Amino acid sequence: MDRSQAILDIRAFNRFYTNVLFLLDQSVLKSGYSLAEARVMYEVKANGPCAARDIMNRLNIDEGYLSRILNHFVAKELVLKTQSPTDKRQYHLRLSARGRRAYDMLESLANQSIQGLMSHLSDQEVGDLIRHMHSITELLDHEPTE
Amino acid sequence: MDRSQAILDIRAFNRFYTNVLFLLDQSVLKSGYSLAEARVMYEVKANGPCAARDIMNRLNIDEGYLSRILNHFVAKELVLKTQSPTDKRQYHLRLSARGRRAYDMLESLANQSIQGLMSHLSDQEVGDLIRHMHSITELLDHEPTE
DNA sequence: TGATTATACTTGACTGAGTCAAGTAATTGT
DNA sequence: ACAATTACTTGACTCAGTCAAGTATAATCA
Repeated sequence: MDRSQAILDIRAFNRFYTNVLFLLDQSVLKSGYSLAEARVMYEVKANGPCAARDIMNRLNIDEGYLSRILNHFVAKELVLKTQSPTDKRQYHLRLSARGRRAYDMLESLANQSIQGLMSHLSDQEVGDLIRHMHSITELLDHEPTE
Repeated sequence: MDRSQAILDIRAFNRFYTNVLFLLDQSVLKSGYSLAEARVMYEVKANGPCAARDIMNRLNIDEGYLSRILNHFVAKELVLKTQSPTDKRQYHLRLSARGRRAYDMLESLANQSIQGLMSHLSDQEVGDLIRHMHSITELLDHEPTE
């Protein structure tokens, strides 16, 4: 079986899609938050009141780095941090009202850039695009190695 | 037209594919070269004897950063640099034999990691995967904005 | 021609993301 | 109670990448 052409094709797609992702990231970066910060904010938003440890387990991020990002958010009053009564080593993290606004802004920037990506596509084409994406995900998303 | 679900789907795919690219990059990074270095080496290899300026135009890379990467390669004897006789501001860059070996090694690492990606797919599935990738590229790869 | 402007590359100084390891305090297990 | 583990913090650091000034050469044009 000759997969060498497949390798070239996949690498070409990877180069192409790296550029797509890069462009989309640029728009989010304009918000003033780094990608790491945006991811952390998303996790705090999504996982309700949670501990730093929970975020660490989801994201692939250094413990110290995360600690600094969170405390930076606390200083900017985007995240509220209260010591857990049941385990005083941990803190409950959640977005403040201001944090939710910041998150919504990030969310909206991300959505806008995706919309831009689709702007020259018909509804039919958008449907096709998403079906192709689903198919790729299904093909490549196998379990951690059995 | 409701594109809000499409936005969510595309973002989900982006998160997924970011991870795929991250994993593939890891294997190349194990070579000891940074991604920037690998890209520069590729350009020197691909564009025969060329000037730093040519690489700058292809890659999106800082002039000073590129200069350092190239001189680092020269110091490691991976790249040969000779002053252009027709324009003494420029230098002709090309890979040395050692540089070609380093490049082949990088190339082989990249190919291996792609093979790993395909390892659990049938030939049929690999064909499908590539068709989906082509389709996505065609849908999204429009001219710079008319 | 000679003066100005532009180009190719270099270099030093810097920023900021991310890493590492040691330290503190609280918890768990024996 | 004591040892080992866990959650978070902090300081010191590395390294990728940026910025701007500097040098040498080439192109432009009055």
